[in-house]
Amino acid sequence: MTAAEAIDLGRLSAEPGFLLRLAQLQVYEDLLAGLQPDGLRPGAFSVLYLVARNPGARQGALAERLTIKRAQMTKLVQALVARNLVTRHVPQDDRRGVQLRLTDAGAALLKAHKTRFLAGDAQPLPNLSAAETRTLKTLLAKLTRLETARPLPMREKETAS
Amino acid sequence: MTAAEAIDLGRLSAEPGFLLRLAQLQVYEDLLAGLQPDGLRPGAFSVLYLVARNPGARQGALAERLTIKRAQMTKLVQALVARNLVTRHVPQDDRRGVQLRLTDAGAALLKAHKTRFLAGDAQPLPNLSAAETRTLKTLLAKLTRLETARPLPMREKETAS
DNA sequence: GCGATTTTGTCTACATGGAAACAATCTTGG
DNA sequence: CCAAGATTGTTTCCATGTAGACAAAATCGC
Repeated sequence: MTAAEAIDLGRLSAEPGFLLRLAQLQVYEDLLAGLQPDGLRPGAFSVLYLVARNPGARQGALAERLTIKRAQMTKLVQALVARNLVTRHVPQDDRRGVQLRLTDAGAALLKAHKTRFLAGDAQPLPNLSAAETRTLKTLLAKLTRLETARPLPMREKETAS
Repeated sequence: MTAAEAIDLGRLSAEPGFLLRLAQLQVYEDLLAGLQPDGLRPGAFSVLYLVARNPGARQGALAERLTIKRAQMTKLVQALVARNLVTRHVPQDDRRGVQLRLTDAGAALLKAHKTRFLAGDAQPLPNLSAAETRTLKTLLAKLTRLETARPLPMREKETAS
């Protein structure tokens, strides 16, 4: 192990892209450590979760919100339909789109895996204090222009960008 | 676009994994925006950079330090050798390992692309102030237990972990 | 020394994700 | 109406990354 630690990273250790990659790998490592053979992966979980909160939403809109490509969403949805976790419905007023809804099995599986994928809001990250974790999340949200789930964040028309 | 923004993210917007994924995509988006057809991708660049700073290091050690799998490192090195950017050398005292060195072409290409991949240390991230960027990077380094390139960080034997 | 284990790099599948072309549907301009 | 363009989802192909078996070489235990 010492051979690797002797490698000089140089300015790479201060690169945001490199730091973010390391951080993401570490966070996901803990998450993916104990995956059941029924295997609900993060992507599939997030789709189930959003479908539950937004029943009837079109899959393209979900894809855009999750920042995944529509092609990838197609694959995810096909897998979820094959496992009878969601149903597809083509609305009459626009037969291009596809609306998604949870099946009972999908709702049950979502509930069963919620605690695994949604760490408590106050759960501190490894090596960080609770305050540092909060600061980090706030900065990441600001960087990505994501509306943080604040305790009443003014429902005004944010003329973003 | 408004269709996607109407999607309620729920607690997903406070998930470290989701935030880190969004942040990484955003940072890499800027980076990958204008890639030459000669195409030096981030992975290949980081290998070149580390080989330059650590001439003669074994490729497995580089892989471990970059947190990529040895199999992946094999592919990267093969591509770099095929482009005549690095040379492989099997040391006499341990003929399992492979030492890497830059060719002149590799050194030239590295120099040409350095500014693209290594943003200035003080370069603030989008939507963040310089101070916020510094805080974010410090927290990410602490989270990943990465030794930050500080202005003289005590060369003691850190009994890490 | 010599067999068993470990280390190092490679190879072969396989999974994941992106790019671009495509078909179906809707919208727009005349 | 209807042809041209835009939107939505799908498909195909390719790049990237992982998992596990494997071969060569070193090390360890006796």
